[in-house]
Amino acid sequence: MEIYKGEKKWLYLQKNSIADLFSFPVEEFIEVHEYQRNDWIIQEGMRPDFLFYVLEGKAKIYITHQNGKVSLINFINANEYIGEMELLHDVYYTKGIQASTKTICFALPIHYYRKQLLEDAKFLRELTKFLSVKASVMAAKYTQSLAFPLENRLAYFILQTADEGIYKEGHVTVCDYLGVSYRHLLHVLAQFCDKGYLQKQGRNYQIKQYHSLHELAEVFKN
Amino acid sequence: MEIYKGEKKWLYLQKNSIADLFSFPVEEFIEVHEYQRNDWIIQEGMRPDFLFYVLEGKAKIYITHQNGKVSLINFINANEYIGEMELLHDVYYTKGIQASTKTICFALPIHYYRKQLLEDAKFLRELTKFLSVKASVMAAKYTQSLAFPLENRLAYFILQTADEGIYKEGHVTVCDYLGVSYRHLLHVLAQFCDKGYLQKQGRNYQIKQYHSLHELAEVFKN
DNA sequence: CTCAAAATATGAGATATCTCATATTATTTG
DNA sequence: CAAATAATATGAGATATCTCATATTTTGAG
Repeated sequence: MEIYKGEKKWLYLQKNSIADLFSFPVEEFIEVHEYQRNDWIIQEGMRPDFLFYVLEGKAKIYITHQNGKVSLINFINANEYIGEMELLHDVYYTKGIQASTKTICFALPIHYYRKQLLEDAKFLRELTKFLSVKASVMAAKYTQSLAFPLENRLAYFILQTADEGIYKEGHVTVCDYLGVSYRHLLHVLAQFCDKGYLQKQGRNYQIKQYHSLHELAEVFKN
Repeated sequence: MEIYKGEKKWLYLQKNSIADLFSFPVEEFIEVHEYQRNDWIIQEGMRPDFLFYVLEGKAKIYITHQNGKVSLINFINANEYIGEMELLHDVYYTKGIQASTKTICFALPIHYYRKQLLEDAKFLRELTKFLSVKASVMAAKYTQSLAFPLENRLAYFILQTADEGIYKEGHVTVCDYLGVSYRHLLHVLAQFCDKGYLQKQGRNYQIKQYHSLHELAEVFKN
């Protein structure tokens, strides 16, 4: 992890107008952090000292269950918050956050700014919108995971993440994300190939029948 | 649905200090609504005109999927908001909300108060806390539903809802809530009886071995 | 009070998903 | 660069869960 200083820091403070996020000055103690792929931004179970706001990059929220299973709860992208739960609640089980690409974020020391943040309507309004989307997305994922088999959820995921017709996500991550075993994921991928929806290319898969995948994914329309 | 007027309305406005919820006067247009068990407070797909704040009672959030399956997303209890998604977002697929006991709530016409609400730090702070808990609960339910079989989730649910050692929830509601088929729910309940954890009493079940249920539910500790 | 609708109940067979075992191939790190 | 670690891959058998069929009982509306 690198903390930007001087020139480099001011560059980010200017480029991303913090005036849209907070209505009080935060320049004094705000930091700009850079994390590399696979760095842990927050370790599971360890309360963070900062409220983060992601400027660039992509990260993953993980939780480990008592049976050892690991769930990838969701991805975090630019313009999203990290550590807001700890800002709002004194008692909270902290999830692990891992950068999945190089990730740059604002880091506000909670210690200094907590009180002001909780009285700032501009900040609260943004956070409220962020949280409402988060709650709504989680609710959708929850009910969909119970209502539809992997076939449908995987088709949707493939369409979402494929790049120029090529699906190339790592299986392990996808298992954690879709909440199924490695074995089963490979099984359904193999079915998709058998049916001609996909064609394997090394360790990637090329989409051959968009319409079939769309048909499977369609059940999530809302 | 009944809208309280005069005396009855003022009673509720006094008893539940709205001054804790909003920092501007809402007396003029706020209403107090009473819904009976099974009344729909909001119909699925129909944008509501009000932001609700539940004072008494209990309600259920439902969504219907394209395959006809119905999910009971969660319960709503006193001191929670309903319709906040529609307040925050112009475009949103509205879930159905059904009272499961007599339910009394404040109803603020969004049309009149939207702008003020979104600038009121007190209101936003409360809503933020509510939404953060909601997001967090949904995330937990999501990952738990994928990581553990019904056995564990049902044990937890029974312990949560049993009243003086007697579990008496309707099966249909529980299926929608836990996201399993009616058949499977009955199957696992029968297993619990076979193992001596529960004993059937008419259509209720008496808890016979708390420790066994606790053991199953323990995996959700956090 | 009556009838229709909803909820409860149970069986049998199908399918989705998991566990475990084992090999091979990448990737990371000292 | 080598060894350790993580990711990919596949088979076989177990289990969790679903679908459908059907019967009985309870509940709600008129």
